[in-house]
Parts: sequence; C-alpha cells; structure tokens
Amino acid sequence: MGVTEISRKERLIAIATDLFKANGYAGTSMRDLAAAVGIEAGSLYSHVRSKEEILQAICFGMANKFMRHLDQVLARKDCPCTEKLHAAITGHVAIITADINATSVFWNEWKYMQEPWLTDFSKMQIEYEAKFRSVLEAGIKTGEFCLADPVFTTSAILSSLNGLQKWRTYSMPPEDLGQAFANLFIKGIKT
Amino acid sequence: MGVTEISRKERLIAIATDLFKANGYAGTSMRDLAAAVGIEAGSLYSHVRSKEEILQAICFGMANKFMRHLDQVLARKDCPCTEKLHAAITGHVAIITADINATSVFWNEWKYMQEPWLTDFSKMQIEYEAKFRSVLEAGIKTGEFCLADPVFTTSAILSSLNGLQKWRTYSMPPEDLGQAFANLFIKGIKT
DNA sequence: CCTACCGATCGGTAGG
DNA sequence: CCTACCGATCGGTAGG
Repeated sequence: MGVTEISRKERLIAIATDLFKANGYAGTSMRDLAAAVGIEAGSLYSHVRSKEEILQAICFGMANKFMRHLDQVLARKDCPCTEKLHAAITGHVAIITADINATSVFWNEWKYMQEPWLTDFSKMQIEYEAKFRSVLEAGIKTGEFCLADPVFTTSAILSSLNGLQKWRTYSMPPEDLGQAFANLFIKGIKT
Repeated sequence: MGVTEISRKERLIAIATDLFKANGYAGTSMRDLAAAVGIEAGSLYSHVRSKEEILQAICFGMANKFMRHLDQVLARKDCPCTEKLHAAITGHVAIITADINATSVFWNEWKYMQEPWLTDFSKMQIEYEAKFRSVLEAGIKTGEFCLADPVFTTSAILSSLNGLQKWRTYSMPPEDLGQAFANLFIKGIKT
C-alpha cells in the first residue's frame, strides 16, 4: 500500500512537472493534469490536497537537491577554492540536467506558491547564493581569484547555469556542460 | 486624437507589463488589468483587440530593441572583435536595465503567444543568437578569443545577461552592470 | 477512483 | 468608456 501510494503520487508530480514547464503553473488546469494522468479531475484530490501542494513538492525538492550538494562541497577539507568552485558548478549543472523540467518549474513558477512557503523558498535561495558566494570570497583571500564584486559574480554565474532550462539545444552531451561552464567562469575570475 | 489614442494604449501596455511580470501572463486577468488601469474590463477592448495583442506588443517590442542594437554593433568597420563583443554585451544589458519588467515578460511569457507569432518570435531569438555568436567566431579567427564551442559560450553569456530580470538586488548601479558582465566574459574567453 | 456538482472567474461581445 | 451579459472553464468537494 505505502509503496503504491507513494509511487502514484510521484508519477502524478512527474507528469505535473512536464505540464507546468510547458504551459506554466497558472496555465495548467487540474483537468489538464487529470487527462494527462488518465483519471478524472476530482480523483486527483485523493492524491494531493491542492494544486499548490504539487508546486511545493517540485520547488522544494529541487531546492533541497541543490543545497545538499553545495553543503557537501563546502565541507571538503584541504581543498583549493578553485576545486571547490569547479565542483559547485559541475554539481549544480548535473542536478539541472538530471531534470530540466523540474528545474524550469523551480526557477520560473515558484512565485505562485503562497505564504509561508514563499518566504521559506526565498530564504533558501538567498542562503544558497550566500554559500556559493563564500567560495568566491575565500578564493580571493587565498589569491586564487581576482574579482571586484563577489555578489555580482555569484549572480552572473548562477544566472548562466540556471538559464540552461531554457536552452533549445545542446552543442555537447549534457554531462559535458558542467565542465564547460566551470572552464568559462574559472578562467573569467582566475588571477 | 491620434496622440491620445497611442499614449493611452502605451500606458495600458506599460501597466500590463508590470502585472505580467508580477503574476505571469496566464495569472493576470483582463479584470486585474482593468482595475489597475482604472476602467471596466469591457472597456479594455476599445484599446486592444485581445489579451494576447498586449503580450505580442511587449515581446516583439523588446526583441526589436535587442536586434536593432546588435545590428548596429555588427555594422562597425575596422573594429576589433573584443570591442564588438564588449559593445554587444553592454548594449544588451542597457536594454534590459532600461525596462526590467518588459524583459521579464519577453523572456518568460513569450510562449503564451499563438501562431504565427510564436514561430516568428522563435526565429528572431535564433537569429539574434546566431548574430551574437558570429562575433565570437570572428574573434577566434583573428586570434583574439580562445574558446572551444561558440554555440555553448553564446548561450552561456546570453543566459547570464537575461537572468538579470530575476535578480533581487544589484550590488552596483545598473549602468555599471554591462561593464561588469563584459569584463567577466571577455576575460573568460580571451587568448 | 468516478459522478455530479458548487460558486467564482475567465476572455470577450453587444449595444449604448 | 460603461452596463450587462455570453459560454467556457476554473479549483475544489460530497457522496459513493
């Protein structure tokens, strides 16, 4: 029972993710979702409490993946900042490419959540950016990096990576994208 | 009469731009817009034929601004590619910062347009990216730039710049952002 | 998981 | 630019 319940709910969320990416959260009706799942609209509510609960699951699911990985990178001892930044970038990109549609929802639709989730989510975003920035700041102190404004550069890097969810085509295999981003940005801030 | 008509319609579009940015195209009703403008919902239709016409005006308005500027940059004679790329980046950023909300709609809501606008718009995006990329490719030939994959690098740069519309705060005056982006990316691809 | 339905709201129009 | 309204669709619920 438990297993079936969970997997059906997860299947529902996976289908909703694709629809939210294609048509937006506000542009997707529960009837659209029901049709894609293959049940009647009213039946959705035996799996989820509300439309928004689905959005919350997608957004916080991705936020947790990003945060967990970055925390692992930050915990490394005796690791040059250049290497940490490299790992932070490639890991971030790997999480994106593992689920492009969920990333799109995470990045573009989170604003449709209500309070208190809206505030919690924003805090996570700000916290993530601060942790990411701490790698740049540490690299400036060690002399590995040369950049005037870590706040700016962090935003510029993360904007570029997260923009991946809108790319129409890739010129390389997805698993090579992280390396390409890391090369570009590390060269851009190296001393 | 003509003047008043145009300026009223432009005011309507300006207000719609703010609402579309805040709540999305699908999440903004014509009644929301009417209330913000200060008239009744039905009265909107003496200014615009449909909700989508407003979206078209915003999206193509921005697309044209971006394209016009890039064409000017490409037309420069006896200009090093590094300088052209610098001008392409700072100009693109200047257009974004001049109207952040319109950029957000241009970037996030264009998918809600119907055919044939959808196809026309996509073509413009692809054309813009190709023109932008041609600067990188020319710079490789002259030996100014060193990068393995111009398709990738173009997408990475434009993703970063366009991501500006989601930034919560700036760490510098908006007019300095273009220079900061140009520094980062030119250093990242310089020989 | 379905049927049948709730009140609310949607984009848009007719006629003035 | 307003009033009054159209048919369609929305998120969600009751009862089975």
